[in-house]
Amino acid sequence: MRTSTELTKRSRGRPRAFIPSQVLDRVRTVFMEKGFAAASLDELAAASGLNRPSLYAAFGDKEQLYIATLRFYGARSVEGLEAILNGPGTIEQRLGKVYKGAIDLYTAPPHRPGCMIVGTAAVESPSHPRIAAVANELLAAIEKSLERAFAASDLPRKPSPAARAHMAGAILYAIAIRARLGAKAADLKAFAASMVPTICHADRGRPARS
Amino acid sequence: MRTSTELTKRSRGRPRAFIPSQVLDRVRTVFMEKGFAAASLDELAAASGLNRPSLYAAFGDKEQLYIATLRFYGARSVEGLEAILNGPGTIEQRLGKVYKGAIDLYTAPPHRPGCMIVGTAAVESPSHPRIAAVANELLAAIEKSLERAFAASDLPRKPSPAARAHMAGAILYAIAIRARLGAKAADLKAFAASMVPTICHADRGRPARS
DNA sequence: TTGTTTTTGTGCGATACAGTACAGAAATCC
DNA sequence: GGATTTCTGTACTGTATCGCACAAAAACAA
Repeated sequence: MRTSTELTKRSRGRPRAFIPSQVLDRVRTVFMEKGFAAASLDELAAASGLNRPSLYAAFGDKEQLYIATLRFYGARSVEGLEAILNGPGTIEQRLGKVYKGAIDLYTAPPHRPGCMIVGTAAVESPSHPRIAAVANELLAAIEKSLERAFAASDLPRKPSPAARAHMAGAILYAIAIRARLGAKAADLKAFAASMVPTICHADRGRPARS
Repeated sequence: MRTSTELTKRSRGRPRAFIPSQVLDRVRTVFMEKGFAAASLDELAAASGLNRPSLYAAFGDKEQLYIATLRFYGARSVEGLEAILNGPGTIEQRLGKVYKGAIDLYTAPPHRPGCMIVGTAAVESPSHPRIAAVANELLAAIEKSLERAFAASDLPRKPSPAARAHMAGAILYAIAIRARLGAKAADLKAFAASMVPTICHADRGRPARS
């Protein structure tokens, strides 16, 4: 269960026949399609290529496996988010890129999975407080990233960076829900594009430079 | 399975010992706490007060029972929404009431269930297209109600009523998600209150009368 | 009262599922 | 090379779950 980060020196016994991050990535597709409760360990094992006892030995029970997957997914998402937000362009352009990228992921065939946090973790929240805690951490990290980007921009301080981040996050979550329910990518992109100036207002007219 | 709407004349055999709408209401609490997949028929039967064969006879299998419950929930929600939107007050005040009412429901103890559509139906969407279809119908009905209210208001036509409705809906869904993940009612209300003027902008200053 | 219809509730069967034991395999350490 | 450690994969156990069969009960019809 120790998080074997790539550079473990080769630790005593028989080596693993799998790469943990790859397993989490494959398992993620099952969790995102079916959700936590409906995903069976047989499906998870089949998708990951290894069998149940190896899964248990490596990650623990289903909840722990789900949490590891969620953390992995969340870390990659925050990474991608920050890569865009720290990149070039006005704040409007970067926020637009964030939404475009998210929508492409959320509406990816074949399952249009939406966001793992909003689409599958939220439902377990009342029954699985540990899942809820991780989901909250991740949403907080997402909004922190957004907040930092707004704070570093030259937008007026009137709606605070935190308030803008809340709003931008809310729009992101709503998009994730609608994607999972089957909304067309083009519609979501049009909606997102219409929301970017509102979030960054520069109220009525053309956006200000950032 | 015929939707015995209150005024069935007394139809031949042994009468039912339950009121279908009451059963749906009790079953709803279980579905909203656990979600569709994790709710077992034993729990559903126990909560409803009747036993499994009676549930099957009355509503069909678990998916059909869930869909009946979702429709019932959705109809009541849209009803409540329209009652507020058709009531007195400016459009800002009415929208504020909508959010306040929704947040009270979403954060109700003991489970902080959020919205049944966003919080439990969405996750089943890839695996259960019939559930997804109903969920989409209901979200469309909600946004239609909002759109009508915006169209009937004296807000500028510049962001179209449909665009405002999409935005208002998105905020509502985001609130539902955050409620299910444990956000405090007060925080959600503050967020909602901050969003109302944005949705209705009358942009910067005081709201216009409606 | 006798027959008919519908609901109730106990109980059953078959399956699926989560989690584990155990023997064999593949590597390192000495 | 032998001992040790760790992983793999088959097989297993107990439980939970869904969905239904069937007899008893409660109403109406004649």
